[in-house]
Amino acid sequence: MKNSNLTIGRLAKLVQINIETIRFYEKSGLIQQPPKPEQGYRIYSQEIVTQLLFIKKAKLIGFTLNEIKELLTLDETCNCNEAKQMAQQKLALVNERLNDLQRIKHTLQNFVESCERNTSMDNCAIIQSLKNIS
Amino acid sequence: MKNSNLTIGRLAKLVQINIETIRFYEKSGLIQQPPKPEQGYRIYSQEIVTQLLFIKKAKLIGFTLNEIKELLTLDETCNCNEAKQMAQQKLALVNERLNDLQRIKHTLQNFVESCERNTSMDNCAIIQSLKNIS
DNA sequence: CTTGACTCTGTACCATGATACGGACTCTAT
DNA sequence: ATAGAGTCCGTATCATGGTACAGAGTCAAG
Repeated sequence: MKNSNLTIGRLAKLVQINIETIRFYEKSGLIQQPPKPEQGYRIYSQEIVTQLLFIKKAKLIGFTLNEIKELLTLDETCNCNEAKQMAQQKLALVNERLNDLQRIKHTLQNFVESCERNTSMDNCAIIQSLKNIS
Repeated sequence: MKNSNLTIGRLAKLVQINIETIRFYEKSGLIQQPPKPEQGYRIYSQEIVTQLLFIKKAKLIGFTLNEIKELLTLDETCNCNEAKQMAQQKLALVNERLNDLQRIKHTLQNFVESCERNTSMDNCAIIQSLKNIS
C-alpha cells in the first residue's frame, strides 16, 4: 500500500470528517463508495475530497443532506436546464433565509440597544421585542 | 366551560401548531404548562400564545429549540447584562450565518449565470463552481 | 343523561444526521 | 511471521424535533 493512497482513514483526517460519517454518507448515497479491490482496502479519489469539503460547507450553511445530494446530482445530470432550475430554487430558498435572518438580526440589535438604554435593571422585555418579527 | 376559554385544542388552532407539539414543548420546558384545575381542562394564557408564535418564527429562522429556550429565558432573567450578552452572542451567530448564506447565494448565482452562458449542454459544473465557497 | 368531541397521560414511533462498537480481515513495520 | 494499526461490515445507540395512539377522564349539546 503506497503511502499516498487515500484510504478512508487518511481521507477522514484530510477533510476532517469522522470515518463513520463518511461511511454514513456512502450509505446515504451522497458520495459513491469506491469499489473494493480484489486485494486490500478501498482507495478514494480526489473528487471525493472535493465532494466531502463541499458537503461540509453546504451543511454549515444549513442545507440538509437531501438538498446536498440534489446539489451534487446537478453535477452529474448534464441537463443544464434542469440543473439551472434546481439552482434557482435553492437560490430562492437562500434569499428567503437571508430575509428571515436579516429580520432576526434587526430584532436582536433592537434588543441589545433597548437593553443599553434601560438602566432600570428590570423589564428586559426580549419577548416584547422579538414578538414583532413579522 | 366558557367558549372563550383557551383549551389546548383552541390554542393549537389559534397558533397553527399541532396539539402534540405544544405538549412536546411543555415537556421540553420551552413553555410552562398551566396548572390543571381541580375540575376540567387546562386553560392557556395570552402569554403562551405570544410565546408559541415567537417559537414558530424563531424556528423558521433556524434557531434550535434549545436556543429558543434560552431566548425565552432572557425575558424572565431580569439581569439585563446577562440578557444583553446572550443577545449579542446570538447576533454574532446570526451574522455568521448571514455571511455563509451570502457566499452560497453568490455561488448559486454564478452557477445559474454560467449555466446560461453554457450552450454546449454539457459540463454543468456545479461542483467546480460550488467548491470555491471559502 | 347520553353521546360525541375534546383533554390528559404515558408510551411508542418516526426522520434526520450522525456516532459507537464488535469481530473479522488486511496491511505495514519490525 | 507476527504485533499493532487500520479497514470492513453490520448492527446499535444517540440527540433533535416532532407525531401517533391507546385508554381513561371531562365537557357540552340535544
